[in-house]
Amino acid sequence: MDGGYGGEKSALASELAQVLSMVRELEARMDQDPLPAAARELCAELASSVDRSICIARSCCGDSPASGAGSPRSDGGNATAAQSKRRKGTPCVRRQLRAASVQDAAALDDGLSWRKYGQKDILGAKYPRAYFRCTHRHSQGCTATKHVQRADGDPLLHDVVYHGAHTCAQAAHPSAQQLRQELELQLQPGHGHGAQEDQDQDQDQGASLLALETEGLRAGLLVEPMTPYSFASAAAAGAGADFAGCFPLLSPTGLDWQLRSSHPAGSLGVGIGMEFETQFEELFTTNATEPFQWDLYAAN
DNA sequence: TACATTTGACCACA
DNA sequence: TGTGGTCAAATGTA
Repeated sequence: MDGGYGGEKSALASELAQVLSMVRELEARMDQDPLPAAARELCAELASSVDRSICIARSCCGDSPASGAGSPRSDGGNATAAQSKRRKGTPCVRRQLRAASVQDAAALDDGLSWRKYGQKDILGAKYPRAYFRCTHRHSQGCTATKHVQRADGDPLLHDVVYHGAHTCAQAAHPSAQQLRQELELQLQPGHGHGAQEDQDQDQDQGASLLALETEGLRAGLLVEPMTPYSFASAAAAGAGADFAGCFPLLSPTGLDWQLRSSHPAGSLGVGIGMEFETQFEELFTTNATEPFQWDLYAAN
């Protein structure tokens, strides 16, 4: 586990320093520019940088998705097979939600009305995946669906994948609106890593999103277009010289999250995509000897 | 009675 | 051909 990582650690430190710099810039922009566009753009860069950091750290620490505390599951290494089954042309947004308790697991409600239409045992996953669609699918032709699956390692952690945006009356709901905005943002050409390798195909927007995800899988780490969590406030981001040590993440679903880190040189927290959250959790919380310690937890 | 959930079967994709 | 996603009949519940 230890030793021989000088080069990678240096690269990791460099990447994380860049993250730090971006967060500081983000804070400055949030103070000056009321429009979220600039901040959003920076968030994408931030996610990209974090992604690279994770890749470096993983190669450094000897990544073994199925080893350790976690069992083979639909994320991590086995995610490639699972994710590749997604239907083409259907954009998706991923989230991970943690219930405060097992009893509250059923209350992972995003405020929208869903109807369960199926459940499936997923290869390598301990828990089945539940399939939901909008209650108003037939009455209003709303095609929004979501899949919910419990994480093997943490029964409180639920991986939620939203497909499509609500077009029904409840689309006016804040959660639905946010989801819609995220989908639209992700579907913008050039968003994320700019991978447009499948341009010769029927280049609809959903397909381009799929291309982004495929590229991430190829890199050995699921890199989905960032789910734009937002900082609770510029001040709360605490990205100045005195790191507060945690960032509140405002989930569009209404659940508040914080990603905390601790390090002798200071602490920081970042808003990262859902898959990144898992990566962080697995990577940093399972390597107690590493100088960084990360904790992702629900703030409410 | 209306609506939601369960579950086996079928379909699409890689 | 195996697996994930969806359908639809059966069943449960308020």
